[in-house]
Amino acid sequence: MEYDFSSIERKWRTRWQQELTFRAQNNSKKEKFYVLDMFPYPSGSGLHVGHPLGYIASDIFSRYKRHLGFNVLHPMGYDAFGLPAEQYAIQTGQHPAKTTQENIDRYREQLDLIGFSFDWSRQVNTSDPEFYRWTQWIFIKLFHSWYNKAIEKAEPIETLIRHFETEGTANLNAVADDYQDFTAEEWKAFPFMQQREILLKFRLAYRAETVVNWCPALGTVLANDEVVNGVSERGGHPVEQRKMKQWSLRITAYAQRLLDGLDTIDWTDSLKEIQRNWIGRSQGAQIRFAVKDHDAEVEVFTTRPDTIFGATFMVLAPEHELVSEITSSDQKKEIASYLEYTKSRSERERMSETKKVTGAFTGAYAINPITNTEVPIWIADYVLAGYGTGAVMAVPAGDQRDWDFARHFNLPITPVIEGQDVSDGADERKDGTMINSDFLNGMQVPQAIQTIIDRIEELGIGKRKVNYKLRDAVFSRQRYWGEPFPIYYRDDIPFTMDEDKLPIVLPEINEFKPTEDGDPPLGRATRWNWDRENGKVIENGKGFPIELNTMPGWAGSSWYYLRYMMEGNKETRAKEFVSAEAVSYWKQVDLYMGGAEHATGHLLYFRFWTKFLHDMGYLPFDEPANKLINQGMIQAEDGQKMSKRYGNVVNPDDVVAEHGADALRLHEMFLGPIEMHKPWNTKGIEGVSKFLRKLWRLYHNGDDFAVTDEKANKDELKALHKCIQKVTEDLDRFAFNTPVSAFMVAVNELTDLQCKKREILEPLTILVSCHAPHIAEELWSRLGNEDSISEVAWPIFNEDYLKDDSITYPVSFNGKTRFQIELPADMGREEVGKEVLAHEVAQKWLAGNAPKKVIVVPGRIVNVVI
RNA sequence: GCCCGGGUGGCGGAACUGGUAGACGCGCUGGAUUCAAAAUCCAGUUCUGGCAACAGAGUGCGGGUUCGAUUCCCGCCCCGGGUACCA
Repeated sequence: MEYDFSSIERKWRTRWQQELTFRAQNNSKKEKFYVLDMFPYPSGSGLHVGHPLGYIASDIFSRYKRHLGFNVLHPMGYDAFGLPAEQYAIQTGQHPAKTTQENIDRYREQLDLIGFSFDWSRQVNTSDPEFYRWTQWIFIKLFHSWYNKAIEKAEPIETLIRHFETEGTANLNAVADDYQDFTAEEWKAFPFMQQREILLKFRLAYRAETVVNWCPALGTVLANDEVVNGVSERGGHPVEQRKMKQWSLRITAYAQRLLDGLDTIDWTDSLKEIQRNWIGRSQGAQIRFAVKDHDAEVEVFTTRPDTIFGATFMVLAPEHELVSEITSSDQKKEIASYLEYTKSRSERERMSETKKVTGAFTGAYAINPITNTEVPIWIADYVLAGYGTGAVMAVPAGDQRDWDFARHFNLPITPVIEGQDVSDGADERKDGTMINSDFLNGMQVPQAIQTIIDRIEELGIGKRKVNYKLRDAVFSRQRYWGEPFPIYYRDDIPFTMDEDKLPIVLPEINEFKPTEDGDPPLGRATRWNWDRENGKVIENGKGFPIELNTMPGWAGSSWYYLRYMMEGNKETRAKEFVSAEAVSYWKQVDLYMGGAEHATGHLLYFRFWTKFLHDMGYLPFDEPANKLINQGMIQAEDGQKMSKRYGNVVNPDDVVAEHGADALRLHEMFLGPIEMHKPWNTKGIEGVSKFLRKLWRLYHNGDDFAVTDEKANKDELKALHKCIQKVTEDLDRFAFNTPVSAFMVAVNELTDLQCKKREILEPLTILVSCHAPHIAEELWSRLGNEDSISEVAWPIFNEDYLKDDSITYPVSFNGKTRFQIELPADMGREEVGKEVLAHEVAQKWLAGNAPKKVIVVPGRIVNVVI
């Protein structure tokens, strides 16, 4: 009988499903191992061959770990809320829930065909009320928390209220919006609503007027990571900066911990680097400059306070609050027209025209607090309102942008470091000896920085300061297909709904567009079922108004990995988002597989929520995933991105139908290293198909299964153990491509040896079973085993089988002649440096020409030099 | 611009911490089997010269360290990714 992959695969697919072969147990004595894939967004186009790449690798690893005796959690689910389903709904009127469910069913069919060992009993769906009630619950926790910088930890808001009640804002070290100081007495005297308003400045989930990315085409705001090059990531629509009242999460509170945590986890350097850059820590000083003839101060942030003697002018962002206050009457007109100009420039224009030097003089002067000299204050849009203090001390000698500005407006340029050449550009050197800098003269830059900061702090005109590029994450979307906020308003002050009223179920509406009044789609809902238990209904508009925004796509994915840990029936699962027992058993994800495109989005929020839940005492760890592998993209054969739009999509179903799932799995792994981008090619799949047929034939003679119980000989054992060693070592270092080569070598050698011995073929089957599980299960059962191969112990490697009696080593003599010297087999790595032995051996062969120096290097070669 | 990766046959790619470069697969060439084809099997396949044995060169380019470098160091070129007035 020939190898009939389609019936074999169908048989085992069904068997695994019926017997729940891959169900993980929470109460297990075994050591745990958690392998997670980034769950897919179920799009209408289904899976193409690129999607399963990571799933195949993680599945291989899960199966490998099961063989090693681990209790493996390997779940899958759907990131089901999101824009495309809603855009589709707007066009067709089809409810997103309906299309989403259809897509999920299609995904499941496709995934099942590839033979993954997922524990489907734990499936999550972020758009399922049973799931998002907990997303809402976590939001409530964020709302009722603040960040205590003194202990670097989030705390319940009650501790902040207690602080206010006892000492007001004195001795408070919190991450918060700007606030006015007050005493305990004042706090107690504030009306209730005012207290609530103040607390909002501290909450980790807060609503505030902020500059946000507004996308008119999508009709919603977007987070920074959802905007790429000034256009929306989804759809590529233009985005503008707008001041709007929006929900945000105070991720900036965690900036330092998100940075530090990177050193504790095993992610790729490039991904860590992306996150580091995104967080963008910079260390320097904040310095206040008095404004001449005004009761005002301009505060600047600089990483180079040592260059303060070269600060020949100041620049404020056009949006800076002092601009109108300090502008002199004769400059009013010029400033007004410049403000007009900057407003007219779109974000895109501003970003693409960074070379263009523009600005205007306010007519005001600042007093340099160190030199007491007067410097003019300008405004320009190269200074950003959102970073630092929105103002800079311009040092044209050491900063190219300042230099360009100085040249353009004819402002003085003073070098402050010896040898600084400013004739045709700034000299941005970070070391050297200070000049033109009074008491700093003669110092080296690092020393000057310390000295000047000390002086600034002494004088009380500023302080050491660390800034981050990271911004708080805008959390509301003017959209329908997302989690509703568990929020209602009293006098425009947000209040959370009771936890036991969750979930706040997404109400039915019949059109998915914004309302005529410009409210988000949820404004169309006339009835909100927000009290499930008692079936109470409050009407929108009556009672208290409810938040009409929904949460962004990344809300559910920020914690979904915890939900997989929950076991049990509906009632158990309805009790808590994840049980303490489950979390203390499964802990972090041990291997997380997914695309690097989530570096500044999901992977940051995912870490942020984990740290928050850790602070709240729900999790015994504060990083979600220990090891992360970014699988590369599979492109079309021309190297283009595989997409429905380009019509170059290869459907895995077709590949499975033609070559089988095992061949698809082997081929995807064999294309190259998992992290690399690589084009799909159909040619190579013949190679792995051929391998599978050879493997099958190894166990058969014609139609008959023909495995014997004969004792294996040396050569056969060697072929097997070479394979065990290679595959085990490779899998241990997360290499999924090279084991395929090892299988091929082994099968070729065993075919040459005509080996049909159980002693060899049983372990070989286990080795192959991670990559090609269907054929392995079939051969395993033909070998007379009743249970699934999936948890059979991994073969043990024995080095003895690889040893030869003697090995022949080449020797290069005098760099010219080559000699073959036969060395004893036990002369391996441990012989390093033992020149005498090698000398003797060499001498024996080089009779008479005794070498001066012989060096034996691990395992292999003897070089002889005369 | 800055920060990370990476450059190996006709192609995808091996080579663990410096130790016989090109494993394995694809493709190609020749052969066996076949009436023929498919499938299968065998041999060859880095380049140059040679019928061959063999010799020389060879891991983007130029230097260096080393008995020995794809691997380590310095300079340059090219490709991919991230980021972009972040003071």
